[in-house]
Amino acid sequence: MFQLSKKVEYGLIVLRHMAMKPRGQVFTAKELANEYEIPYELLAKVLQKLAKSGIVVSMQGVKGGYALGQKPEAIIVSDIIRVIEKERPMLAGCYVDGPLSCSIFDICTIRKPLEKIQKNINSLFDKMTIQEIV
Amino acid sequence: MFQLSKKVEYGLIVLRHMAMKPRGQVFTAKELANEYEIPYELLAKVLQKLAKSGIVVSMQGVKGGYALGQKPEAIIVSDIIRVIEKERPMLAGCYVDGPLSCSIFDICTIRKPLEKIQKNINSLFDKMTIQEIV
DNA sequence: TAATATAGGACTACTGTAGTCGTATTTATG
DNA sequence: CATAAATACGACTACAGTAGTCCTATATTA
Repeated sequence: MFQLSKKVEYGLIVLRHMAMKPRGQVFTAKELANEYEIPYELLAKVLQKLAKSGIVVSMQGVKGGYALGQKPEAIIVSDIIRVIEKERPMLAGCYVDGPLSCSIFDICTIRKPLEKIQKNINSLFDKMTIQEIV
Repeated sequence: MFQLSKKVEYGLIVLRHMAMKPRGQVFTAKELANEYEIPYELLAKVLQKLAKSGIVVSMQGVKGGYALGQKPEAIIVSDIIRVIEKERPMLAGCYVDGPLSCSIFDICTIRKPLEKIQKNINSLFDKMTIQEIV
């Protein structure tokens, strides 16, 4: 429980890889998947999501691939997670899906107190950039 | 993803409940389950785990039930989680189950950087006690 | 036109979680 | 001492989310 998904891990790994090479260099999903022994199709989808959000830029066709879309120090870990998972890492389901998602929302006594921890966690992911995992 | 389990939520809710009442007061799993609309059998198991670890004390038989085993300010949230889930909240599976649990452990480049965030999260849960969610 | 790359939807398999059920044991009390 | 009410606990089921696969379409270079 309480773990980042494999998709997020794969995303972080390849973004870091790109960040370590000269700016603008292009990588194919295939070579990245080989390098890190990541299932190709899965990584491809991750890269497509990162591309849609501009974290990487994609080029189709022969000689295509992906390159970083921003400077490593501008790529925030919490953005990466949100792009890949469509949500921040949340301690409780009700933080994500609201009152209707929890049968005891009204009488829950721990939602507010846990928000303190939630905020702190948010700030950890907000502060870390790809630059810092190079 | 990245959420505390319902069991942990239920555990926190009832421990807080107990902490708000006079020291030594005894509560049955049934009344706690009713009060917070928690499935009785599930809550019972949570309480049994908390009892085994001494966070609560249990008394069998008629007029039995559970009472807090320690002062609210001595009951640490991270201990509650560990007792109920048998592990801390971990960002990555390999932090829990070691190298053999991850096919790319050796070539993973993000394990160490993420440990910084992991440590910060640990400390958040280590610092919060039941006293603070009353 | 062929080869190579991204784009993306549909599908399967697996795992973990939430919740249920059944039964044994303990203990207060009439 | 019998009964009722409580904890103790293992086995089981149902469901949801994740990881991973497959297939086809589209773009681009040579």
